[in-house]
Amino acid sequence: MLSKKTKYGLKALTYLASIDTKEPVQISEIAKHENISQKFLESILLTLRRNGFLGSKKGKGGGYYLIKKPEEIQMTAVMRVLEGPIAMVPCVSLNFYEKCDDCPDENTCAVNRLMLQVRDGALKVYRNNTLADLIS
Amino acid sequence: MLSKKTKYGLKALTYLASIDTKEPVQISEIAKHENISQKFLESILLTLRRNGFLGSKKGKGGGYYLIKKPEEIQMTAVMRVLEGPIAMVPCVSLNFYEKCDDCPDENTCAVNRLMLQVRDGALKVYRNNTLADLIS
DNA sequence: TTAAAATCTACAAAAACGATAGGATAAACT
DNA sequence: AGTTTATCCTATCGTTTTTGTAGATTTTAA
Repeated sequence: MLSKKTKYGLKALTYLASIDTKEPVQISEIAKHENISQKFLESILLTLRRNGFLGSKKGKGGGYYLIKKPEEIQMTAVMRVLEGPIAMVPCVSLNFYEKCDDCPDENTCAVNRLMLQVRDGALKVYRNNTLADLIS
Repeated sequence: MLSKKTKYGLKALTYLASIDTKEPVQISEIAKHENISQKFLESILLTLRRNGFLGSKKGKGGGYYLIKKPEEIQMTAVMRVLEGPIAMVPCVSLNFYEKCDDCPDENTCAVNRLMLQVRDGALKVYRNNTLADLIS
């Protein structure tokens, strides 16, 4: 199940992308427009900023804005930051690999084999979509 | 993230499939061979039986056995029983559809659009794999 | 009748999730 | 300078989900 954090983060990003201006947009505006708890959205936008997707400006007239162009923001990167690993098990993860402690051999593991295919399917989709593709 | 329930369930199914005999296999044997907590595995096998994947026999010499042939057990069915919906959001789920309460319009929702593709990718994999494919 | 096995119910610890509270900090405007 | 506006930061908290555990019950074979 997709976490609300990811869902809200994606919605916030697409909202920012759908606005032409590079002017900062306030959290309250995004929260209201997308029906998101403002305080919760705060922390999400913060992690998006810390991970290089958003810039921010404090004080009056402040807010958040996209740093890159929507066409340059890949879903793989967004999903990894918001949702974590794309793979459903760590033993098939590219960026978060971990060996299963209960599994003696990955090469003969049925779960590994199946989840490898699922991961490839998801990767294909995420690599094929940028933020720009989600708003058109 | 794949739940341990699903992971263990898949391992149990593949273990049963890898054994030629139609004789019942004890929970303890499966648990030991796959490094799974026996009590936890009990409840998993129970749900697999209640959903038509396994048969069981009580008493001495009892245990669990596959009801169908491995080639006839599709991963879509297994995943839906163990893990739940294949879709990451209910609004793109085929078998567990639910409308998002916060989203005014699915047709213009970025999350919907993206997760629809992810669901299709996962479905493609699950439909293309039976239990037999996981053990070969 | 005894032992072995699944079945069932209930509960419990731990982790993750979805927020909320309240102050700190910075910028703009008066 | 001071006030307002907005992000930034840390901590906390209630609920749900996950991951089991405990113990009694039922069924079957020998």
